[in-house]
Amino acid sequence: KHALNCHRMKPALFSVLCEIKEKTGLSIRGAQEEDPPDPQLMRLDNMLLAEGVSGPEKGGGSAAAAAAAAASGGSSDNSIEHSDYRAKLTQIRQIYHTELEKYEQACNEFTTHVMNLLREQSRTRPISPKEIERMVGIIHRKFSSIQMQLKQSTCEAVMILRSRFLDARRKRRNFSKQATEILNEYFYSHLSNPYPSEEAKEELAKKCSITVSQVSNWFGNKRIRYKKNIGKFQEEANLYAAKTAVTAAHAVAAAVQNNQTNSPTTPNSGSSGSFNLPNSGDMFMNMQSLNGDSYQGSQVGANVQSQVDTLRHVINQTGGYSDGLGGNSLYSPHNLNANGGWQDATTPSSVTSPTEGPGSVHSDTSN
DNA sequence: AGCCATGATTGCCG
DNA sequence: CGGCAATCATGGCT
Repeated sequence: KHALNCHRMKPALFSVLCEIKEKTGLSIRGAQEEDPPDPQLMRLDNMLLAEGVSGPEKGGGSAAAAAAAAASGGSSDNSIEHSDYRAKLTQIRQIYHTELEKYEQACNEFTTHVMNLLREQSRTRPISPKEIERMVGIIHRKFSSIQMQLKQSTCEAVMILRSRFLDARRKRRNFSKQATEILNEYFYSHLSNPYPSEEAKEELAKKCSITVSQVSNWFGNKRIRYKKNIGKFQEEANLYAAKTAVTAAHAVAAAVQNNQTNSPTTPNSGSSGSFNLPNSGDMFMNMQSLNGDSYQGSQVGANVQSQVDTLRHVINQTGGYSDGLGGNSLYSPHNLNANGGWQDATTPSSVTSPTEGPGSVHSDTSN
């Protein structure tokens, strides 16, 4: 009877949902419950607010959002994905707002319509104000439940959007060869203590053009996987040790030349440049102690220790065998006790060699 | 298609 | 909160 098409199903939003559904394969038209209690509505409201759907409109439209994203970032595909996400989000938000407005308007219209109707009828039959109030209450409840459906659908849409665009697992890209090179270089040259500080992480992130948390992830994965299967990484370890050995050797040469005066002016080119060689004198001290088969636990360690690691590799490689690739088990994972982690190099615990024993070449460089 | 490498997430712990 | 261990999900190779 009423000329209001309030039951028409928000076509635009529905199309968006369908599009997302097609792409994700997720079912979105799940729950259509009625009369959910108030707390649920509050939850939805909070969610929409948190997602920026029902908050103050920041961007004019999808085009504006995309333009803003392009202008702000401009670098890497990440921002492109992000802008895509934001465009979709603003699209959802616009639909949500227009629909919400439409519902409110419809609700008001319908209410006045009913009121007029009742008033007209009140001329022919007596109508108590209580009855009118009751009718208005019913109407408002009905419309609020519809609003709630809208909010719910929007919530689902946003959630699906998030899971699609922001779940990075779905869009995993391997790091560039260069980036893994840098990371591996750091890892294997700090093998005794592969826990980069926050600054080091930032530095690495900058060099690799990835985020700090990605660096953290990488080191977390690398540590656990290295520890899990050391044999698999030996070749890689030797490789990167040899690579960084050049810089280490240069450093040693510099240290030898001016063994007292500092300012080594690290002659390495580019990568691995910033975090090493605080002072060359301590390195020699540690080398001596290394030959004496006992580490000294001072905190001079971490950085200098890495150089020692590198030198060990070099020594093993140059002195041990001729064939570069064929040999294995030349590298003994020092500072890595059998069941635990890296243990901070302070404890002079005996070196364990888990992979088929005898690899532990306690190389002495007393030449 | 199957397999492994790899980046990211989750849950737990100190 | 950061690290570890397990796990997920994709990339890339065969």
